[in-house]
Amino acid sequence: MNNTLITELLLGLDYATQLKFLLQKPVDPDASAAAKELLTNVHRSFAQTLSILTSSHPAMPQDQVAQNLLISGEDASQAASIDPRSDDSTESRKRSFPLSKDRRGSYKRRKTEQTWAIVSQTTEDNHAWRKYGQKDILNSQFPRSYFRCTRKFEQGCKATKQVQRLEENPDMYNITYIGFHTCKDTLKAPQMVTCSETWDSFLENSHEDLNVPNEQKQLDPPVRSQSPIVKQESLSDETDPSDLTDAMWSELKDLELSNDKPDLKISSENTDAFMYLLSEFGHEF
DNA sequence: GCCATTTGACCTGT
DNA sequence: ACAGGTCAAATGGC
Repeated sequence: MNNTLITELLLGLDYATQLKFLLQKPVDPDASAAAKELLTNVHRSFAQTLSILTSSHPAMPQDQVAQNLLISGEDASQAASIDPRSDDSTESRKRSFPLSKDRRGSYKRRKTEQTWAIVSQTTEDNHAWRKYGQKDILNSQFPRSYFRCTRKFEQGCKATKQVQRLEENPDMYNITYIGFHTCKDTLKAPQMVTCSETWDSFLENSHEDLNVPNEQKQLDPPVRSQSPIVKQESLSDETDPSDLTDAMWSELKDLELSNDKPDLKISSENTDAFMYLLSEFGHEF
């Protein structure tokens, strides 16, 4: 990612952060006007970012560009390939207990949950995840890992995510989120960018010092040194899209990207996911 | 001992 | 039938 892009994203993040704090204050006319302006800036910044993405990747098809920030209400499962891998019946370790005893209960595979995918340098976000599975994917050299929210059983949170390294760039992760968090469990990112930190100082350090996910050790052999992840079970200042005032919300729904790439606009039907992304990944860039 | 991860089995959608 | 998603016993780390 080039510096212009990062700068633009950081700018957008800055606006979003200011907006977040503004919305936490009691309503007053001045704050409302400022929020409006900040919202415009956030919109402009993300539009500019996408514009840069599309212009700097002329060979990249639109849908591929969109995959960097893909929001979808449909099933995100990938199409099956024609080339079937030879079935490996080499089961070196067999279960010690009888197979007939191992009848698992039936379960419903979610199909209608809203999904969206991002490509990120880190798998870390401000939520606690628990890995529940890993699969080798056809024609992919990297396995796909499956995570669920740690609060799934405590609070019935349905959020899950799938993480897979990119074939073309193993340092990057393709992360597919399925369903929104309904729990109140967030983690404080170790290197959260705050308003007090200048973008310049962040830019100088960001490329090597981005927080290393605690899941990384589960995916593939680690390539970087681990930094400690401090789990914080409750964080009171989580930005919940539902916290937005109705006026702001309806205004947000009217927003469309102003560039000339209609395929990339974030439609009102995806605003929920868009705002969710803002709240989830604002600290990441 | 508790909790998270690993991993083969099982289940579902196509 | 197959690929991918989920389950849950085994395992390991603290």
